[in-house]
Amino acid sequence: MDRQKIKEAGLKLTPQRLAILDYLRDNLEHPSAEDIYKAMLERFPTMSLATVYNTLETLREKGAIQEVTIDPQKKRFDPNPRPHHHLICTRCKRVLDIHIDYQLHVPEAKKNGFEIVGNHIEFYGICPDCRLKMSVMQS
Amino acid sequence: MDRQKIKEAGLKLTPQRLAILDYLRDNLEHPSAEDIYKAMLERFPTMSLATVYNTLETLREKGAIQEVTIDPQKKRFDPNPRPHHHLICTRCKRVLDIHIDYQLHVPEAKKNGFEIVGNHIEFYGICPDCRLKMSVMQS
DNA sequence: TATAAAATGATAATATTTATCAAGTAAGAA
DNA sequence: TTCTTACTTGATAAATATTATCATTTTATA
Repeated sequence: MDRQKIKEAGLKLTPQRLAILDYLRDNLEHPSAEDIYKAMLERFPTMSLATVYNTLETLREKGAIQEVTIDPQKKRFDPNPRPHHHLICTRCKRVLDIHIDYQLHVPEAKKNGFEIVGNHIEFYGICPDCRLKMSVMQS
Repeated sequence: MDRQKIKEAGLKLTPQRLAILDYLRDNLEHPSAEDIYKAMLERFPTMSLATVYNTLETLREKGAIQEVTIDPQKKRFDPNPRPHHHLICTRCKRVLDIHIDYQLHVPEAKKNGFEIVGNHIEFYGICPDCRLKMSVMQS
């Protein structure tokens, strides 16, 4: 399936691209380039960080993955290119997908002349792990 | 009003803080630290970039302004600390505020154990200026 | 004023991302 | 299968953004 994604995007099939897509597939962590690079090094000791960045940018450009602007420190990547929303732990920065179709109507008067083509909702909260840690610290 | 904001935050009143708050007030551009720094230099040639970062971080920490994670390249700052949404031009990265109170209910089953405390909606679109430029280019 | 705590400014250090380019590789042509 | 070319990789330099350090200066208060 990864092979197809790459071919469909009109890109050459390389082991690096396959490895990155394989790592991203079913990955719910929304990893950063650095995260991906580290994971790659384990099974692919020669891969360059530049290749990770190149690959991610190329895949994003072709619509095969999505870049999520959620972490002020760094870009993070989402293997799911379809529009969806995110649930973010404000403490540990964990990001989970939320698939709900909200109908968000913006009155013409508030559009400021924009032609609106999409939206993205960030829900902020504290994840179960952090809730636990916080309650432990208090006691 | 800026003086009060600073005092309320328990901070010392400095010309630098006043100048930054003054610049941010009524600023709808959601400027970056660099933007603010450049603007400061004009009326305040000795101000350091470090001071801009320090001030912004301090003000954010105290809840006087908001950091918006919208631009993958850099942090941007919003003088309005109250929750609201944003309208982003995907072409020129211009950001406008949208004040609409949406009731976004997340079913318990989709919360993944998170305790949700807030949300932020990004609306994507093309601003009037860019629409114009694009139509000119086509013709 | 004098003093202590806090803030500024200069600059170094770090982190993240992009650019450059020689060498290697994939994919289609012959 | 081999050749050829365009694309890709990997190494590294460069650029950009942010944070840290710390001596000096300034603010707020006594």
